[in-house]
Amino acid sequence: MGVTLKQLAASLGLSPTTVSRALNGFPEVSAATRQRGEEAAARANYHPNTRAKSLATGRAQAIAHVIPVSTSHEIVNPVFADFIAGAGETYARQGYEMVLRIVPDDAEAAAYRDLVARGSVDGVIVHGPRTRDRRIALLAELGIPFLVHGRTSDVNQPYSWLDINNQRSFHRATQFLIEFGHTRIALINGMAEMDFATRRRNGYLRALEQAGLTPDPALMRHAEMTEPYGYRAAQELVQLPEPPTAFLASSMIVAYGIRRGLSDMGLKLGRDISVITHDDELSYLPNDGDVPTFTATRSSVREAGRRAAAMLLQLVDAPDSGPLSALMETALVLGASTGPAPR
Amino acid sequence: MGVTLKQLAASLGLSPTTVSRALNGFPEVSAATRQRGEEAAARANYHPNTRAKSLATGRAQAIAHVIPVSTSHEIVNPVFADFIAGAGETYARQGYEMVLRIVPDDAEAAAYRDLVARGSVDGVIVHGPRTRDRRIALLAELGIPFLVHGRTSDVNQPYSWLDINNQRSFHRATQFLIEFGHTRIALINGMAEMDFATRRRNGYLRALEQAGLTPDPALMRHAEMTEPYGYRAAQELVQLPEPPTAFLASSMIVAYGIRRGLSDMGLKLGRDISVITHDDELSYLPNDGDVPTFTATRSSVREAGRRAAAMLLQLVDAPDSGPLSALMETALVLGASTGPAPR
DNA sequence: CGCAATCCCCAAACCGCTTTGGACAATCGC
DNA sequence: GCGATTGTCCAAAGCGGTTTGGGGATTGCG
Repeated sequence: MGVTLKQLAASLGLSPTTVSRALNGFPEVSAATRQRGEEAAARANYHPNTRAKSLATGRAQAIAHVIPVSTSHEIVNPVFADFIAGAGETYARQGYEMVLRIVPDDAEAAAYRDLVARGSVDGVIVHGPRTRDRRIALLAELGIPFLVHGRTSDVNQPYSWLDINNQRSFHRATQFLIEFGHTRIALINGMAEMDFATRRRNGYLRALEQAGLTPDPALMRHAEMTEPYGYRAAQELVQLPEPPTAFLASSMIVAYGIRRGLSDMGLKLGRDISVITHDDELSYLPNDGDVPTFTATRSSVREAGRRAAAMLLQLVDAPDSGPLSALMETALVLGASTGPAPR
Repeated sequence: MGVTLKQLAASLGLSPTTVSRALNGFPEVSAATRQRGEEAAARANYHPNTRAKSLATGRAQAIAHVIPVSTSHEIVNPVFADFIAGAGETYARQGYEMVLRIVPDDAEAAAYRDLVARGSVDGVIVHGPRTRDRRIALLAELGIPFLVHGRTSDVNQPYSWLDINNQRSFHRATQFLIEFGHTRIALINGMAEMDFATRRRNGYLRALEQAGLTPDPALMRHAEMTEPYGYRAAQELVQLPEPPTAFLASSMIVAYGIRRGLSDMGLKLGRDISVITHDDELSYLPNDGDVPTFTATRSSVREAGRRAAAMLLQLVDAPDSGPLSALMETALVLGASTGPAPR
């Protein structure tokens, strides 16, 4: 256990009040006393007990990240790791703690209520929003500052969020493929109930429509984003009577699967068939270099984590600074996986 | 903010003492009062304030996971996500909170000292141990219960850990390849300073030695486990004058890279060249099915998380239950990526 | 019926910090 | 020179729980 304020004060012949003020930069202590206090604190490796401090101040100095795990799929989305690393940087800088809750989706409401009732955190970040997500209404009702990583579509009340421009990204990517002469473009998307998947599909559909192309339901898939999912999708679609000449993938992992599926069929990316993927810039799946392997809609999810955390902390400091939102644009980076449609 | 104990007690016309006891199962309250208390608590959604409770009891009811991020590489190991999901299950069941710290490796010592001095947690889980890891000595000195996910090699004091049998896994995998006639086997390992990498290499070397084969330094690589790393390693090694006929990969991500590198060279896995990888059973990189794509040394890192958390909690409850350790064996599962050495 | 034991319950102290409301000197203004 | 500021410091009251040390009302027993 560490030194307590009382002990530290006693060792200096001062009252806890004075030492507390000295360390917290209040004006009513003399410069000499302040310095003495600071030196003693450093020497004793004194750090105020978090729980006592936050009990006294009413602020937990902690933010919760609630990560839903679908009870049916049990898949932990790998982008969380990088997002959280980004958020962690911000918290560290501002003296906040990060608490993590992994909750099965049938226990989410209870988890939020519990978190708020216990007062364990000052704010929460909501991960993996669905198209219709009841968590926003719940959190608003509970009256705790929160920020959504992503958005949801059917909520009428305002809320704070940070998202990438999914619709525009996929709209541009689709347009790009169309300009290359592709007319049959497959969309290998995330689970249908996820909000990002909906927006991406909308962007894709709109680009097709604007080009006068009719979308083919057989070319659109929704599922959890695993490597084998991409593999199977590629293999099956390529064997259609009228196969696609290009693929749009919702994540690098899926893109890997697609590439494997295609190359197993003897198709070469960028020549026989084109692939564009969304790239979250996960640190262990880099897609850079002079010519990235994949043409991609790129946006750093780690940077998103940093910014989301900063926004939430501002919200915690000043809840009336109102709903905050940030829409990050993605870059469409050209890689080796796209080319003109073969004829 | 939630209801306080005082308010709840007042609403029942009882003292806080009595209600506290009723809810915590102490014997000195009548059955009727206890029930009244419990019902009222449920109705009011009362949850004791975490900070107040732990201040009073001296227990934080929280565990920290400290995740080192190398300042030079900035890579967040993706296995953390699944490990943490497993640990989270255990914590949820036992009423513990999980706090996460992402720390640059030059700030680790400070992070641990801070954590302990503030008394924010009852125990910590150490991730990513290196071959020589000073953190073990530091934590022992700080006197906080801790458990290492993995092991370290140069520490003489006992400590608690949970690890997979890396050495035996790679020993068996290498043996298996040798029995298939492979004599030139490449090892595409993780970073040299990581303890798991050392152990895997040892297993590999011993198997070679036992078979009377001399290891070739040109066939052994160490680096951060990314996909492009596997890709480059495969491409370069295959072009050696005496190329390997088999690869041992330290993770699925690396194995994906290797496969891509090989198939770009026109080599087919399992026929022209063999690959065995370690498989952590990450949820989004499944390697199962009737015939898994990769022959692999398999062990669920999620299950490891569950068990590690349970062990640490036991250590927290009874610090004298002594250093605990668990060595999980891996399964060598046969997939489609291995076959007899071509001649 | 009287006294002790048993049941239930409560007041108050405490965990380690912050913060309010002074107290006491030294300094200032006139 | 004297009252009013100003500058420093401290005692005490919380924050929301748990826990110690009783205390009053029942019950049990002789």
